[in-house]
Amino acid sequence: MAQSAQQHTPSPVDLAIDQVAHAIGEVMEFWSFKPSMGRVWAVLYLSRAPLSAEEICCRTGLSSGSVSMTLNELRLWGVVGRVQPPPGSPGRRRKLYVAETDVWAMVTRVFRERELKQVRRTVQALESARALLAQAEAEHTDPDAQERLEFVTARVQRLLELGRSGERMLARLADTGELSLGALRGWMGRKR
Amino acid sequence: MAQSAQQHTPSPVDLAIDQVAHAIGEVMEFWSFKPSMGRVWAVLYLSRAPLSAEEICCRTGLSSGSVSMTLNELRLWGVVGRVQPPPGSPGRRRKLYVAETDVWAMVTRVFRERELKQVRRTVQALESARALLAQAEAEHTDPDAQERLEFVTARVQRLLELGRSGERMLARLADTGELSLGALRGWMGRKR
DNA sequence: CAAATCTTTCAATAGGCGTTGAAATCTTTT
DNA sequence: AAAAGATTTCAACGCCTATTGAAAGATTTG
Repeated sequence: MAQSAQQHTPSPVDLAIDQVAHAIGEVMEFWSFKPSMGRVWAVLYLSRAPLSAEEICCRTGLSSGSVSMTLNELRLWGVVGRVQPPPGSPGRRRKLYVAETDVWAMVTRVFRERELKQVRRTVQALESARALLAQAEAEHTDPDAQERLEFVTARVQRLLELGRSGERMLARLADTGELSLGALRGWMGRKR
Repeated sequence: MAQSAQQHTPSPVDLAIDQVAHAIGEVMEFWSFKPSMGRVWAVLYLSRAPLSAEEICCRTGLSSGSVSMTLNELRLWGVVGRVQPPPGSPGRRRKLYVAETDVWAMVTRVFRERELKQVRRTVQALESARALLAQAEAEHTDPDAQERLEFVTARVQRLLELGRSGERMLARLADTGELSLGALRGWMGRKR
């Protein structure tokens, strides 16, 4: 629970910060990141000066260990940076952190490195399944099984097309910032 | 483990179905749905004829209870439908299910009913925080605290704009199918 | 209306995952 | 180089949620 850096009673400002941190934490959770990542980033983003790990602890209420790991993760995503302690005040010797503010970069990076990977994995799985089916095509069985095989093949093919569409759309989104779901519009409208 | 409806040895087709079902299950999980939803939908989607709950059990390896709940959820999302048993073969008395295939409808619905709600919740939280700050503006304190308050207020304001942007973009995406992340491009480029 | 079949409900379980906290490691200061 | 300070690591914990399985509830058939 964010306390005033100085002392006891949480000032309205600290309360507000806490609220925002929680909200951002939930957003991050919704996007399948850890809530703590959102909290830490928010606290940094709402701080005028860079913060040390310890200060982040206090303000977020997270453990020191958690803050350390979370900061590293955030840095990995390019969402938080380290800064030199100002040479003017050399007193303390802690590492200081600041929030990156380029949302565009953050979003595209997530799309590229996470969503896109996920789609590719899926497409691969579908391709592997299709390969299995193609192989089965050779073995002749009763005509009913044959029909079933054809049906399943056709539908897997459809899923594959969908997956590839998604892949293209995501890639485009990540580097042009434009997205058109048009490809989905008529998709699967027809009989099979 | 999907077994041939007839008997023992899993045919290649069944194997392929199983693979696809798993892949789709993972996709759904990635989108914060239950994996079982993806599995069940996939099995239905890859079946020529409507399936009964029991058949879905066998093919997905899920328990009957799970299948029942999952089917209801899928129906709630409009992704699976019930069909009448064909009057020609009145033999069995089970309910039969089919997969809906309109991906466009599914996707926009999720955007509208889930993502959009999430953004709105966040925006509200941010507004509430801003209200807190505005209220604090009245109480005059030392000039440093005053400056801090201004800084925090400005940044919360930014987050709010971002949230509202997202809200608009999502809404537009959900009903036109077009999305332009342009609003983010220059966002937060400047000093505060 | 009773019997058989199918479906739903729900308390209990299992498994995954984020967080903790203290020990270990690394860094700076004197 | 020793001491103090700061950071990282990691096994253990607790929470949350998806899934189970059996019992209760529907529905259809004889």
